Amino acid sequence: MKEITVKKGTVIQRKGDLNSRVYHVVSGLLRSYAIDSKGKEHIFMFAPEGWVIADSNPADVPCDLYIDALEDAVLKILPKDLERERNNSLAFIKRMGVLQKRVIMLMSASALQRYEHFEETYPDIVQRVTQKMIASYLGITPEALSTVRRKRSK
Amino acid sequence: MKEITVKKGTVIQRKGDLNSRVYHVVSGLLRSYAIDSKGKEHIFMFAPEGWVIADSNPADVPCDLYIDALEDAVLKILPKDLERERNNSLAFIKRMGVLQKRVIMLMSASALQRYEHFEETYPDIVQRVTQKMIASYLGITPEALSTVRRKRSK
DNA sequence: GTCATTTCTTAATGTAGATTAATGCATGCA
DNA sequence: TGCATGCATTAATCTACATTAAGAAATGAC
Repeated sequence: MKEITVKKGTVIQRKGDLNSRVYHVVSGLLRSYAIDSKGKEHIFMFAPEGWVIADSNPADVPCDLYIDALEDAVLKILPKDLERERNNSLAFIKRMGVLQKRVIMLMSASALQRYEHFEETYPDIVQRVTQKMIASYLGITPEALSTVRRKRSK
Repeated sequence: MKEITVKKGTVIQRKGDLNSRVYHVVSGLLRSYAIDSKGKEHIFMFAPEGWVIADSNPADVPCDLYIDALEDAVLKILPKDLERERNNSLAFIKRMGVLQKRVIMLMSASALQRYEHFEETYPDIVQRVTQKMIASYLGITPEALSTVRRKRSK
């Protein structure tokens, strides 16, 4: 199994890619994100140590997501057609659960509730990323997140 | 492999259940949905013929989703711990892709854009469910959907 | 067939969060 | 070390969608 090292800021997958892979994060921090028609970034998922990150489209469909490193990282790479290995790992099952909760939260919860759920889902990430990144993950602006945090701390 | 018939309206899985299963829809139409703290329903996913539907939490975590039949249906049941069978099916991979796009749309698209994406994702479902159901899937109220449709038809 | 219930639509009003703009702080780089 | 660029915060204004309310149409129960 291949293992690679990537520097902070390196983009390891782009929208439209077909040779997409599944990355197991050994150390460091990655994120996946989409860029909308107005050029705005929306963080889809964070992946710290022990998580897996990937575009979920079938192997013959171009990726929708970019993936890059928010910190220097060490990764194990799985080609995407190794579905068996990919799908049976505990990390993968965990990722599915996070994704499901994410949809539910986006549909039914306020910005404050989503922020608090984010803190539970990624307890060790909160201090490692900027407010801007967190806002992008929550689906709100940094300004709105700032307001949420101010109100909560009272 | 077990195969069962369910009548329209039957709830086959509830929030909190631990014996959750993966359902392959042979015929008919199912949906999964969450109920928030205010008692409001939010449709998570539809599953017409050929789709699979399930709660994505690990086997030892209680379900978040209800699943019921919107039409009389025939289902094949997989116990959830058969991860291999569950995860390698084409239907499962397709479902993952839909889920990913769903998060992206919820974060970056307007109600109109989400409605049009829904029509692409579920072309044959649009006529089979009520506006109320579609609104619930899109994360807006039926009133807002009505307005979106009126504006678009001009 | 008719009554009750739910669905769909329209319109008025309300609100969470977006946008814009301005200011003070970091951070990285020559 | 100084400068530039990006980040975080606050406040004023704007807007997409929620809420509420009411009536018309469709659906279902008996």
